[in-house]
Amino acid sequence: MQQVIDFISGFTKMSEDELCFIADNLQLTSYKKGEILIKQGQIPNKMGFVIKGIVRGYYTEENGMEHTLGFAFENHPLGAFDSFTQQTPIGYNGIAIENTDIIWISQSAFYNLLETYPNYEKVVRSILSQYMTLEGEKVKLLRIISAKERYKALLESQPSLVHRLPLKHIASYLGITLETLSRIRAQK
Amino acid sequence: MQQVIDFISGFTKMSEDELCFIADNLQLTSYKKGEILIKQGQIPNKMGFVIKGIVRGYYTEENGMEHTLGFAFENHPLGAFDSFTQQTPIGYNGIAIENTDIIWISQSAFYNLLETYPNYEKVVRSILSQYMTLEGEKVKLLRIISAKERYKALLESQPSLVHRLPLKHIASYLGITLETLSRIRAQK
DNA sequence: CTGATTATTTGATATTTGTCAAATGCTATA
DNA sequence: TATAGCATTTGACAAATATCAAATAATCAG
Repeated sequence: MQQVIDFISGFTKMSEDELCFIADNLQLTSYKKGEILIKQGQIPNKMGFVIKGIVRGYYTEENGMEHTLGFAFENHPLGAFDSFTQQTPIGYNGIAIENTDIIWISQSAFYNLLETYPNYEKVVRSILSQYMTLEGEKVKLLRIISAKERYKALLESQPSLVHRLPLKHIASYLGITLETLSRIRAQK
Repeated sequence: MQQVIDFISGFTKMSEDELCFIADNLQLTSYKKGEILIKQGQIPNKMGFVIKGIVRGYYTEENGMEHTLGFAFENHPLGAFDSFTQQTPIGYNGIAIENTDIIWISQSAFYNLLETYPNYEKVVRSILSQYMTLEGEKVKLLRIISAKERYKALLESQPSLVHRLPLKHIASYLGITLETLSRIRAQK
């Protein structure tokens, strides 16, 4: 729980009241490696925060081809904010690729929080804003044409990701085959 | 101006007061085809809404390779919300690819609006939420491996985009050369 | 510790897409 | 309407990457 408090404290000073609210309204769930957190098409009723482990987001094309859209690591928020707020089906699956602990906030608690402590509007805006920056960087990374440069850019910008994940997930994230990725790594 | 009002009205019922605020605090700027609206590295001090025309977002790799990140069409919001709120340099250029009219809201007016009419917090959240959905679809589109399928998906999801833009911009957006795109179109 | 499973590497070849070059078509304007 | 400047198409070839197959290497459960 401390990790959530630290995370939020990065955006706003938290009062006693707010700490109590957090303690009362968030709940921890543990997932085993390989467990599915949410399936494409479901409507999310909570937003999360990764305490421990890694969650991988991916979807499957009609032809069966699987694409990794991203990862959520420790101390990062988790969830499809758009589907959550619009109550629309989520466009990808979430799976724990290690044993993973998540702290969740339910929809009602989320809106409750915003009503009770209006300055959390700013917190939410800040989190979304940071999320958009990361998404923008991701898109720019994926635009790099050559697989080798793309890998090098990822290695530079997110070494932890490269070091912690099996090749197949990195390759899927980069949009290349794992054989190609293996050859790229062998090169230099 | 009516277009902005219609747009906002899609999210919240607008009072007389709010209409006045809008009228007083937004300003229209016209750009000629080819004119730069913002350059990579600048810090944006306003958010916009496209009244007429199209704006293209693009950036240039060190090696000179240019990548189109997206387009803003009529009746769509425009601007890097993350850079705007965090006051960080924007990661791409914005250029008018037709004669274009934009309605801008300044930073001060934006925060003023949120303070004066707190229910605009929800409007902003909704706009961001929709934006995230579109970004998500964009990323999924770009993950499609084969250029042909990628083009077909774009044609299906955004025919207007395909029909209104020159090949070079569509190709750049899809991450392929215009020759390849030309051949794909010739195929079927 | 050992076998089973999974991850990674390597090889041969096929496909896709890019690159360079040139021809053709289209459009706005003087 | 003629022309300059773009936009698009087409061709020949090169380069990057995928695919299929198999060999090693690493890891994990019992």
